[in-house]
Amino acid sequence: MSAKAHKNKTDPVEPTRERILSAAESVFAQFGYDGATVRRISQAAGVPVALVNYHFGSKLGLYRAIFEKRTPTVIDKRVAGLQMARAEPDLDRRVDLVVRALIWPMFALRGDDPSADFGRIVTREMSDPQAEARGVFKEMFDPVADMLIAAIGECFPDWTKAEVHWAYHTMLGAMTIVLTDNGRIGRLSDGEVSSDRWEEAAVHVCSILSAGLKYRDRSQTRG
Amino acid sequence: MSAKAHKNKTDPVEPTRERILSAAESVFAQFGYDGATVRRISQAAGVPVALVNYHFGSKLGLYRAIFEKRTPTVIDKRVAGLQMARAEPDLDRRVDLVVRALIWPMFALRGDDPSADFGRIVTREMSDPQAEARGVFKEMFDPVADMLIAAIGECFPDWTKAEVHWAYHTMLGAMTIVLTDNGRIGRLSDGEVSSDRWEEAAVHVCSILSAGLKYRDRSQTRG
DNA sequence: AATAATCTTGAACGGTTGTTCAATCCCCAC
DNA sequence: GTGGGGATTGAACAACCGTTCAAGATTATT
Repeated sequence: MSAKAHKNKTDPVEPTRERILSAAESVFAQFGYDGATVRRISQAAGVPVALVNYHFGSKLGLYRAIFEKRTPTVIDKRVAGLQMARAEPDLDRRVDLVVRALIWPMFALRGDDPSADFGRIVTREMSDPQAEARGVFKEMFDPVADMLIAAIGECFPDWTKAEVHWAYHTMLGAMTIVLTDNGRIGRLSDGEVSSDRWEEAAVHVCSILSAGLKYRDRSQTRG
Repeated sequence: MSAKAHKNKTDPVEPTRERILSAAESVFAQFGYDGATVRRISQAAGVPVALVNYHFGSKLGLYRAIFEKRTPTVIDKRVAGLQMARAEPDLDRRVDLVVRALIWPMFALRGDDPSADFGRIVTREMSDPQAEARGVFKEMFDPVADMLIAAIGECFPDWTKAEVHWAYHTMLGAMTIVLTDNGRIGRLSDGEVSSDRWEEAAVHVCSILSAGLKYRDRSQTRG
């Protein structure tokens, strides 16, 4: 009787599975894995509770499905960014490209609004010890993290392993706080700046990180 | 019959309230606000469930009590660090001191082990939209954040407001990821570096951030 | 020693959690 | 049209949630 009544196989009007998936993305981002309830997700999607378990098996299955949907985009962009960086012979400029390869693919999630939630889910997962038990984050993001760390090492051949790794995590942390922000940045600046304008944020953060790597004082870390 | 039987008012062997408080700190850090259950906390403290609500009124009351116990130490150290920075006439050196004033008081929590958990609770609170509803973080940390942002502005009088604020949040993010880490940093570096050795981490992160602020390329952010 | 105040206890409260199940619906191939 | 298989539904499950309560144990005050 409704619009969805005459759906077909190739392009259903609003496939239920997809509706649940994007509702879950929003609810998980807002309430976290434990705070989010299957009932609230199903309600947001406008479907009965049982459908969630029918389509995704379990709450964890639904959670994993979100990552399986979103991560490839981010990973691919990062790999592409790193290839571009490797092609740059000038080491100074290459640093800028490596920083960009880390930051931009994640910030770009804020571009299309529904997937802005995924950024928050990822940062929540990073700060959750229980994430290890879920296993999702590790298996999806560790490989590309290794690539990024290697790329930093190639930019600074004389750095110690500790210097390279701490540089990566410093960058990662700076990126994280923009993704994770929920209004505090705007509040503290009286609305002057906002994490919603992600391109502006990226320019600021990248400029600081690039200079930080290039001009850091290594006298205490050279080892 | 146990040791706690002959407790007195001045120094009880292990005051129940305090036992609950530190058990809660550990459980909240491990499972987050929603994931932590009052029953698990009481079990970790070795007391019946009802005692939690008797001493703290509610789960939220217990949560707030943790912040009321720990924050003053951090805030006081930061304020002291900022006073020291203001006394430094050389602007380059003053930057280093401001960065230290932000980073060290939080990292120092890792010094005495039980309160290492508090660092994770704080970073969890930062990435949780529901934190606003609890109100704890905002009311306790925003004032000193304003002071830190002002101190950065004084180091770089010609910077725009956006440059100052993004600088602060970049620093904050870098700090956050060390506090929030639960083994990933060690895993990615094959155990070479660890967030447990917080002084080493602080030196690396501070050196990058200091250089980042001093030597950033402002051509795209000058506005 | 007797009374009052505080702390501790185990059991219970109503409500919510993730998940399951049998019954129903809809669409497509025959 | 007539089966049949996937999609959907509402109700039910046991387990657990935060909180409350009346009763008992302990400590403090008179």
